[in-house]
Amino acid sequence: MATDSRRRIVEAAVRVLSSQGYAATSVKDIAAEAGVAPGLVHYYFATKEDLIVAAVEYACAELRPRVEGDPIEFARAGLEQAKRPEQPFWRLFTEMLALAPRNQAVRETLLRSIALDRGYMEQAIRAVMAQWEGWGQDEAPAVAAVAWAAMFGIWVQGELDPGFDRAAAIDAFAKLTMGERR
Amino acid sequence: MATDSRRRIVEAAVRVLSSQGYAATSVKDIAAEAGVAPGLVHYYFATKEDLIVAAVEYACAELRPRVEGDPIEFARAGLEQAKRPEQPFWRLFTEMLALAPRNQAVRETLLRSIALDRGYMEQAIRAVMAQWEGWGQDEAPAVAAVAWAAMFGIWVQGELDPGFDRAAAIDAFAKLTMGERR
Amino acid sequence: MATDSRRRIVEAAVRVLSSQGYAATSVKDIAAEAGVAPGLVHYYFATKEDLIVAAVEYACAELRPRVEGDPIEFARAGLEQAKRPEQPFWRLFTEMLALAPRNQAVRETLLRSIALDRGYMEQAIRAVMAQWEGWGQDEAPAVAAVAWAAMFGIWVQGELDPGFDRAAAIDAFAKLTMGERR
Amino acid sequence: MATDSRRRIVEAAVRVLSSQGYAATSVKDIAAEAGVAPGLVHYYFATKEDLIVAAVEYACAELRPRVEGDPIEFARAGLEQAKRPEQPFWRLFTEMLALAPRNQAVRETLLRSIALDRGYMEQAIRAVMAQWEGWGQDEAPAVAAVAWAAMFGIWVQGELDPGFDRAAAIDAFAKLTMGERR
DNA sequence: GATGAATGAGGATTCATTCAT
DNA sequence: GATGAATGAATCCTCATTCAT
Repeated sequence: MATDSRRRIVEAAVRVLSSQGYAATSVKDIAAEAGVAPGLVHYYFATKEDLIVAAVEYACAELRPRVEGDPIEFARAGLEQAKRPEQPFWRLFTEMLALAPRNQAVRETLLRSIALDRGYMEQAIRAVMAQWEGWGQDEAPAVAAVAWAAMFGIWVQGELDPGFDRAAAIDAFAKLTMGERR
Repeated sequence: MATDSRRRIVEAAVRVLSSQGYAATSVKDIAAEAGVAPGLVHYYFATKEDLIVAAVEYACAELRPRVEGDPIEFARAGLEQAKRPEQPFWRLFTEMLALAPRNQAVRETLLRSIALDRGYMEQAIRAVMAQWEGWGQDEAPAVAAVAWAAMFGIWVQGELDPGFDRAAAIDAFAKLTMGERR
Repeated sequence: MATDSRRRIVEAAVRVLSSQGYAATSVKDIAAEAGVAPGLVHYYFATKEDLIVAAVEYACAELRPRVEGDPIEFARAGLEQAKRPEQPFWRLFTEMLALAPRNQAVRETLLRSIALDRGYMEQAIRAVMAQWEGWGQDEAPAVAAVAWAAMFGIWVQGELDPGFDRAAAIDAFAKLTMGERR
Repeated sequence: MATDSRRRIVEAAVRVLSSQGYAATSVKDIAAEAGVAPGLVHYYFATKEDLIVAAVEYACAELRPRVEGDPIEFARAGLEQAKRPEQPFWRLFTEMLALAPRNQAVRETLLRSIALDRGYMEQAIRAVMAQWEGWGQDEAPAVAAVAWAAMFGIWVQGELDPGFDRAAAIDAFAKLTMGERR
């Protein structure tokens, strides 16, 4: 299958990058994981960097938690999901974060993914915010940025420290933002 | 001369790693930046990994913003500082984050640094919390974790997106946590 | 082409190791002698040690003087051959002898080669021994070991000393063992 | 002590070379074994090769089994001694054998040592030979060369094969040469 | 005499990339 | 499309040697 091999390579890249990290991943590793010859990787991708970019794009399109429906309901579901340890998307995101400063395509892809997430969050925040005193809708984007920041930062702490209590941190964040306020 | 070279190598490593990233940094690069022969790096550090660990430890000891005095005052100062774009410590922290899953020493060093920061934050939070209804002091660690998460997550967004408004996000976070509440 | 390169590398290794010795032989030297790029050596052999082992095995299989036919006739032919100075197999054998204590594969390969040689010699010795008084067939292995020892030891002396008279030593050994005895 | 250090270095070189082999021995290793700084080695010996030569000379002068007295008695004692597994001199001799083709000083030192040994053996052989029919005293040097060859070759086989029966081989050799003959 | 920091050439090995099949 | 042999530059690391102290 023509494009089948291409996809297998990209998916293999996501898996290998997630588990070994960029610095320790060779094109040969990815080819082996995909079950193809090393040469075929360069048939589809001119350089290793191109492959990495494709992998990040794939991950942002396929692995990122997707949601629909009522914003607040979505927000609550997202918070619950964030308490779970297995987050393949965040795994790769962290690996790619170190690449972003020197690779525009990676940077922009990550950025688009963040923007999308913040957009979802913003909707939920606007709904909650309506009941807050002293807050205007124009502050919603900034609060969404804080929300995204908290989610990522909590994930990082949990990743570094097996003893970290993600659930407590997320609950505290939820209480800070969604709790009553006057 | 003796230990002077060693320190110059470590400091050079911090600089080069911060700007080029781990994957693109060679021992030779670091030696050149330090102004010593490549062989000398391995005189002081058995492996590249050992040097990286030393660099992370150095950065966590020397580069991390240090603070003292009144917790709340410190907190306000920290928030202001976080608005500025140049954060050498966060730079290296992000690079090392991708190494942490596969390097225990790096992971533990980063973790210690986070724990220290959260400790400072917790003091400020306890002070503020006293005036909050419906919150107990036992929730302070979780809120401190959220605060650290927000600071790091905001920095990341600013790093990826030159147009990101760090100040707005930080102000929003401050308002969320330090604003009045009843 | 495929396996052809592999063999050329092994043969080149035998040549270079024989003439330069292990300590002075680099992988690059072997690649140059084989007429291939340095990287290709590691395509076929994971480590330099693996290549050396392959070279020793090749030498033991291809370079060692092979013989067939009447044992006594073979023995006489072998003795004559040992008088000649050019002995590519012994050359490599001596080089590898220094490696054997620290490399099991080398050690076992050399050992197998010695065992084979002693086996041939033993046949000749059994035939001669039949006419000896006071000797039993069960002593044949020990005498074969002595014969192998003498052949190697004589070669070594000739190798160290250009003035050494190998022929005289070999004739003396032949007289000791194959001369009449009563 | 001035020359004390020098000797400690040479003795350390003999030990390290014997156990690690030439290729795996660095000047630093030897300095460490001798308990001196690496720089001091080059105060006494211009190059590593010079040190190796000194080590071989020392070993040939100090480690080689020395003997005196009645030739035949000496020969018997030598044969008995050769049955024992621990032969520090042969150990180093084998290591140096691989160096000899490319190092004249090593070659000549080894050669002198062999010549000395053969000289001892020759005396014993002449004594025994007097009772042999069909042998002339002028054949004594060749027989001594065979004797040396057998001793070394037997040692080599025992070194390569833990299961090798050195005693049986040496007894067989003794019977071949010192047994009755008419 | 003695130290050990410093040098830099050279070693084994890895790996992105190319290309004939 | 697909293979995998082949390339060669670059990497980490070792080590004999030098030299200021």
